[in-house]
Amino acid sequence: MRDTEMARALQAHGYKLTPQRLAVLRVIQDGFEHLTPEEVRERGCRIYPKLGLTTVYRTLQVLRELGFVRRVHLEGGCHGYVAASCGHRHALICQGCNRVVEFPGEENLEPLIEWIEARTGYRIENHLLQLSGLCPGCRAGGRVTSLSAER
Amino acid sequence: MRDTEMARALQAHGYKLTPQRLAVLRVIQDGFEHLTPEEVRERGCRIYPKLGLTTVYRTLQVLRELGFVRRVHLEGGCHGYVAASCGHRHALICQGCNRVVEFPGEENLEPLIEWIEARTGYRIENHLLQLSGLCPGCRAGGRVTSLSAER
DNA sequence: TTCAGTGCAAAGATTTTGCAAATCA
DNA sequence: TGATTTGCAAAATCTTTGCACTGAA
Repeated sequence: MRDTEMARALQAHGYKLTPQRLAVLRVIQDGFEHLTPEEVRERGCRIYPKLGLTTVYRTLQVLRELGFVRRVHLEGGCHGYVAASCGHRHALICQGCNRVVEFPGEENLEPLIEWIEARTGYRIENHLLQLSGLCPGCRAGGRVTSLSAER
Repeated sequence: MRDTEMARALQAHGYKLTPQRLAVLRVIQDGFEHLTPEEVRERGCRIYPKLGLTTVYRTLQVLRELGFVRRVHLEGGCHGYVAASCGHRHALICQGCNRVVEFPGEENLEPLIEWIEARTGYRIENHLLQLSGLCPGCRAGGRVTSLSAER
């Protein structure tokens, strides 16, 4: 989804289009890797220099509610944010460059969930699945293309 | 695994057996649900009243390294700790009573991981899988047996 | 014009660290 | 005895909130 589409959707949901929001939108759209709120602010400041961290948090919250942004759990206890593609659910994270791709989850997880429901008697309503490893580029070159190291 | 076994294992790894550690061990062993460090401290204080939160964090860290304790991601950003059974990997959490049971993951996840590796070119090295829903007891009675609400 | 949005500063929440005193082995 | 362990206080993170000012519509 292009950022203009996301901007239009923001407006459609009654949110105002501010340069701050457009900056965050642009950063999320351009970045292929997960970013902390602080990293979003740093990049966003290249577009709108006075962008504040509070606004970044609030904008990411809105984008997450609208389904445009996914949040991933990072080891350090903080969260990484990355653009979310529609219809897909789970994140596959490269440990080398932090690149995130998504894969459809329900179809793959359904048998496992049914198997577990049958054996435990639990009714499963939510799941958190996150895979990590090395993307093709990082497997080949061992290079780290991210501007920031894993936190 | 009984807590005396865990205590013996602690000693075998060169850790001293202090009343604080035994209290944490006991709390983790007795609790069927995930507990925050603060909750572990509260319960541990019934056994050893002067137990400090710092010690709880440090003990949980040790127990986690030894594989006796699993950490689960809670919504609020904090972590819950629960006894880990050997050979099992993933947590199934009841949203009603916080009860955690584990299920073996590799066998179930292997096909999914291979499928994704083949289609993405990623080499998958780690995964985080956490399921949540309602346990049989909470499905039936809608009752909450935990002493603490979800955070 | 008006109300949502912003940013600063401060507070909150969680977790870690420094260090002197206590204590297990 | 001697190295670990503990607990307090303080610091370090990460995130949210209060509030007066700003600016999009």
